[in-house]
Amino acid sequence: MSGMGATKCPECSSKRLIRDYEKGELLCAQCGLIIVENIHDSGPEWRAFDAEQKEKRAHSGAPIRYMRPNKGLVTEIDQYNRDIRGGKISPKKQAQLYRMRKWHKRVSIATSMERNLVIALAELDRVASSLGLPENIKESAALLYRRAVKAELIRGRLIESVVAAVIYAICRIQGIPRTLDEIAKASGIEKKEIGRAYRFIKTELEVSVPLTDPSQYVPKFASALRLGGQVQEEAVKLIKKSLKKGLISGRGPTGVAAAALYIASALFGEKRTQKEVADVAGVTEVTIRNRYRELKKELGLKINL
DNA sequence: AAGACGAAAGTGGTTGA
DNA sequence: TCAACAACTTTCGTCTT
Repeated sequence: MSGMGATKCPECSSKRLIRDYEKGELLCAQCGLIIVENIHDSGPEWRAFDAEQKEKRAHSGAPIRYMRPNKGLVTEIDQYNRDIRGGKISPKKQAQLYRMRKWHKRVSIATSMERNLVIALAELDRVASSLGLPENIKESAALLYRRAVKAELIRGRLIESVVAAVIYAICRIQGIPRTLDEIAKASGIEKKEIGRAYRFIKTELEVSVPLTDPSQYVPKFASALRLGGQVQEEAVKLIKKSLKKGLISGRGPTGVAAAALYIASALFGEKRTQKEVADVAGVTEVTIRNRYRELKKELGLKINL
């Protein structure tokens, strides 16, 4: 992924690239992808500028000159009803100008939405594939993303973080959970950022996401540890039981799944160490021990490791 | 020597005034 | 906006196998 000196679009491979010196951008004439050129530091980072994105967090240091708010409209048809020399314009002309402005605005909003979608859907596809997610997940995620765009929730946010957030939400809804860590790794966006976008979308679009059942992680972890079906079943049973006892709430689902697997593996003589389990589950041994202790006490397990 | 255990202090996010 | 809080991590000393 290179920004500088690109000769073709990384997305659609078109060689028709347009340079916009004023903004310091290089963009693809084919799909509208913007390959950021010449922007301060931090290597492989794409970013879409469109007319909407006025306020952007200062990434580092001094304010950036590249983004001039609303360039197209303001510079071409300004708000003062004067001609070039500063003379007044007739009311008739004024009305015409007003309509022009109105349409200009509508059109540029429409196109910026399209561009946004093109970029976002490509990104969605990339991330979803690298996470090995099925087609229907992509579809649902794309749908949710469209809703987010329509509701104008993308403002001031990286497209990529919204895409990641949408994927995260859909995975949970569909019961194919991916941890924030996994998605962060696949998308190259920080966990924190994704979480923020996720929460925002969730409340703004009133999407209800069920809390993750730890047993959904069991098959994944188990296969990473090469544990058999018996062990998995036992682990799921343990989780079900502790769910009933209400001692899962507030606990991280991965930690619970890990502890259940740890116990189950020992039960069936296929013992894995705490460290092994901890590594595949993405938690620490301490967490496993804590969950393990809770399960053991509350379920009255008498088995020693 | 490796694994398990648990105490204590630190971290980042949520919540409620 | 700030402080309290819970879950989890890091680190470390000790015990067990």
